Amino acid sequence: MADGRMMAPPSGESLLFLTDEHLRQGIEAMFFAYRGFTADPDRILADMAYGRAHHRAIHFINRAPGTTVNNLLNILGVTKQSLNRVLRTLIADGLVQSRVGRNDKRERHLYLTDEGRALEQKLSDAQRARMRLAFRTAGPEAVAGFRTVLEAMMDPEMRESFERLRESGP
Amino acid sequence: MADGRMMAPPSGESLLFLTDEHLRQGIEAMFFAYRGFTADPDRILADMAYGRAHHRAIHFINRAPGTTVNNLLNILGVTKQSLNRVLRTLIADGLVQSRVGRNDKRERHLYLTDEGRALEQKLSDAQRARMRLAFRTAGPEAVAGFRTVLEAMMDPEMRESFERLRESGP
DNA sequence: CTTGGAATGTCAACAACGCTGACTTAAACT
DNA sequence: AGTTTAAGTCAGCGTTGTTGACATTCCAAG
Repeated sequence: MADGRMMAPPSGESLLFLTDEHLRQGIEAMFFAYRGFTADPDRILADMAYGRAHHRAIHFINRAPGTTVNNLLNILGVTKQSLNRVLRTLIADGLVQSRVGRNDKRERHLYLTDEGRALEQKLSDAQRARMRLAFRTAGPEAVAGFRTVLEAMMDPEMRESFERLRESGP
Repeated sequence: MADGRMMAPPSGESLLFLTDEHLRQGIEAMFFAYRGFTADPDRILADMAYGRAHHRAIHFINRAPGTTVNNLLNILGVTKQSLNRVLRTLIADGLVQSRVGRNDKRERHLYLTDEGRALEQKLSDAQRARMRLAFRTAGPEAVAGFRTVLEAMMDPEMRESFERLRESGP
């Protein structure tokens, strides 16, 4: 089988973590772990009329209150039509509030309502619980490595978004 | 904001990697990294009539040739109707071969054809290239931590599937 | 040998959530 | 005044997930 073929000999220090076999295991680990990552919020959302896209919108509006639609578009990496469909239902259901910009009245600034914040809490509590258990099980050094590899895996623009959110954070 | 609140005081050794803020960063890192993880195969598949579901089926059939439909169902975690739609097109297009089981003739054993293997190569080459760069950038210790955290994040059944694939591997 | 259940496949209908393309409105910039 | 930008909308389409109902095939237990 193609995956079993040998790599070039490791030069100097061990590069065994770069064999096709290790890479394949990394790929499959990503696949299975992401399923777990989304499982808990998905279960909560299944009962409501919402899906993963609503979760993502709510998460990032909570993360950066007052963000514009355009900004959210860039973070989420979807088309405005796709995002708009989600935002429309969230605004209609009273979870998100859209305010016209003060300086630039073309812009809409997005905020969670109390109800929206409540759902965000519920969803992220569930997701954090799993992440917390995984982090606790794995230990600090593993967590640092986890973060390092994930950052290296991002597209450059996504890495910028990620770091912009980090900086504006705590 | 709720995410900024304090945790219980770290007891003894540092548990700072378990603050809500760290957990949130882990969650966002997962989100952005998974986008990168799927970006390259998605680009290749967009030109064809296939999507991510086809990629997953092809990947795991290549990984475990002769696997039954039921086994694949458990690994992928979708309904048989959903998988069947994907398999039907792959079989019709000559990428996958379905053989009736010898012992149990109800079962269908799945294999990639030469053409199927060619596509699998193309897709996993692209995905491995990104993983390889990320692994090389991050270094061996980070990769070990990455794997540890991802495994801890999986649902138990998924972890079993993951490890079963590991064992049958090299 | 018949029957119950398991594995598989298929049809229909539906929902979530991506996409493109075309178009409007309003505001801002030049 | 004319162009560009931000946002919203409508229509339509594709992939991928879901349920529910039903047929077929075949193993295995009574």
